[in-house]
Amino acid sequence: MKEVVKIFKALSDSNRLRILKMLEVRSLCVCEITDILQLAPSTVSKHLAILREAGLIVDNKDGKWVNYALPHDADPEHPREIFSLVQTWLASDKTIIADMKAVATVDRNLLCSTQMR
Amino acid sequence: MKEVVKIFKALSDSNRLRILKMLEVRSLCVCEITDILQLAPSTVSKHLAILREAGLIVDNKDGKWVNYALPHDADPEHPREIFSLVQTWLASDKTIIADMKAVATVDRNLLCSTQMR
DNA sequence: TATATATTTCGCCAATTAACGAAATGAATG
DNA sequence: CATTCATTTCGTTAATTGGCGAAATATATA
Repeated sequence: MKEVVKIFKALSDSNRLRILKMLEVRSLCVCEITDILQLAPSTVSKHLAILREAGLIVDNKDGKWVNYALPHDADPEHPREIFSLVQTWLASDKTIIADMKAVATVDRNLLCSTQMR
Repeated sequence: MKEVVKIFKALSDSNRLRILKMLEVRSLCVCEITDILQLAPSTVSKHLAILREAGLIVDNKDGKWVNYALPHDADPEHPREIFSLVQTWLASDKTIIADMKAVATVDRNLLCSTQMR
């Protein structure tokens, strides 16, 4: 039961739902998510940890970035079933639609660095 | 999104999950749930209010009792889809199995009254 | 009508949580 | 190897939550 509670707790925050929906579009690094949600990086990192510990997302290191993504089809048991619900339930939400559009245009190379390259 | 968050929040407490599973067996009054969960009546009442406000249960007055039940198939949009998940996810949980067994034997007429009849 | 009973509301307390900024960590680059 | 930059961890604060008991409400029964 504890694991199920953990999953529902992870899902019961609007910022974390927004993150899950953004990851439907593509995997994202912390700074890209931070830019879209307009939260402190430490706050976003904590949200991502909660989602990861619930098994709802996975992380891969890519140089100095950490990419977060939805787990592959084979990986988790429970999360897969919840995703189809979340997908349809939030499909018409205005914030979600705007987020998913933002994901398409956000660029970590322009965002995260304050310096030119 | 607020409604979805409310549903997940309602589901993210083990006592509320236990209540939902007990209601799979049959509808129950507050004092029966109170007896099985071993919580104060006011606490149980609050949990039931949270589940009701999320659309996950319905209540019917029956004399001095209030019967709580899972909504009929036609009623809610989101909850119906979540129920099938919750049903399978918690089917093998020890506490849940014990609860559902307790529901079968609990009797409001013996429970709620301190007086003989 | 008065009393008993089932439930809800209210006020309180302890524990949890979401947010932040500051400091620590880890990986690339000059 | 020092610096830069992305991310995480830590400590703090304000808000929320789960629990209780006491009081209020509503319904049946004496």
